[in-house]
Amino acid sequence: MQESQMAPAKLNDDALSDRVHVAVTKLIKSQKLHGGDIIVESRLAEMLGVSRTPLREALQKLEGEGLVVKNGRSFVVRAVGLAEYLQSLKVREILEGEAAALSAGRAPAGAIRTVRKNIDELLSAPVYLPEAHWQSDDEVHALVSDFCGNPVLGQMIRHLRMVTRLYEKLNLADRLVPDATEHLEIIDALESGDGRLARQKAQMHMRSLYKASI
Amino acid sequence: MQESQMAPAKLNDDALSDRVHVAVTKLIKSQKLHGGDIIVESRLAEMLGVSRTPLREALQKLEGEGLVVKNGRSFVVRAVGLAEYLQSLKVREILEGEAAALSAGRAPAGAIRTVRKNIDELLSAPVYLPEAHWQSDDEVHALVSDFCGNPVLGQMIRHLRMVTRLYEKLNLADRLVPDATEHLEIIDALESGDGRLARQKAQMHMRSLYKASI
DNA sequence: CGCATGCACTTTGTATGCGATAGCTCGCGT
DNA sequence: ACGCGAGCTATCGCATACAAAGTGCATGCG
Repeated sequence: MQESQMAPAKLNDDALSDRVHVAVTKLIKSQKLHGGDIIVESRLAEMLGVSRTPLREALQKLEGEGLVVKNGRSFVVRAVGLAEYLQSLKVREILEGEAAALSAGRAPAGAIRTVRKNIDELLSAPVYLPEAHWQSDDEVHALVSDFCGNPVLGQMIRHLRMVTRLYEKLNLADRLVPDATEHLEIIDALESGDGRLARQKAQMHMRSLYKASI
Repeated sequence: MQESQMAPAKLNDDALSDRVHVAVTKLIKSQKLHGGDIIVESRLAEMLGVSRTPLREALQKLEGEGLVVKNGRSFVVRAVGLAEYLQSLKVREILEGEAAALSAGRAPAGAIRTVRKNIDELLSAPVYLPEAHWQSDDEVHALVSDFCGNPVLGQMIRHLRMVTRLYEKLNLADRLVPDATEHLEIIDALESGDGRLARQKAQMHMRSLYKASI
């Protein structure tokens, strides 16, 4: 019966279309495809080893999610400019502030400890690793959005974070120390259970990102 | 050959797939397809007079937009329950409050007058017209979300409103007078340019909806 | 009489083929 | 030399065809 590797879970599960969807998502987030690139279906389909049909379906879904847009009759990778980036940060300031206030005292201690440890490791790493930076960022903000008790709010935040990640001109390396510092303040506040403080720290973090990009 | 009505602009323009997308969107919003319904592709495709391919593409896009979800291997119309409805209202309270504050004094006087006139007509109509109620609602909230100067914020609000509209158990008729009253208060505040007041009125409106559904 | 097994039908997933069209190149005319 | 049009090619939109998978029913056996 041996299903071969069950390990990567849904690697062959069912859904060629879905696999393509996650693959293209990764291509975009990792900027192998970057904003404004026009997507030629046949080329990308062949590159991924599938026919155009599942690729097209994945692209339609991505269009719904806002990762690609249709320009004329071809898909192009969504380009996020400075204006939209800043607007998203402003909304995140509001939403993540609220979510942080709600999450204060609710996020599990174990999760907080793990996240803090990862920040420490990131800071003491000998070389800068963008991947680790992103992951740590994800963890911190997930702490805020996943435990706020309002899944809809969490969903909004995740979507906005996706948009901000699409902004390519951000110089990530410069943000290592500020991010880590501000992240630590946020999770300290979460741990303390002080909602007001958590909101303030989360908002400060967003404003810091804002100022860093003007 | 007769392409019939060209009037509604892009009725035949290009894009069978897109037409199907808007058609299905309407079917869902008008609850001809209601939450939880499982969609059989061949049936719906035939009903719309197209083959399964453009229908599937439309459905994938709708999945990305969150109007349908995949349950197992078939699409089902997204069902919004009370919990999610209330969560959405909570987020809307935050977001529309902010947007109203930003829009105060910025929304064009002409637009405001039109909206107010439509509310008056709605109130004095001899019979209750759900369609007109929805449209007026759209107009008021568009006033808030379209002129807040932050398109990202506006987009979030539109999406949340879509979610709340998917909640089917709401008894719309009972809301006619409260909605109209609160809407008038909101646009009065917008017109006056008092951001603080506008925020307050928008938030009160959301809390009113919230309480009406507990 | 109940349960298991297999068959047929329904429905989805993917590939492929064909017609249409947009964008491009090249040549012609001014 | 520059603009414009005609033809060509690359690419898209859609339909159809086929394969796989799930489901329910019927039939036969214990």
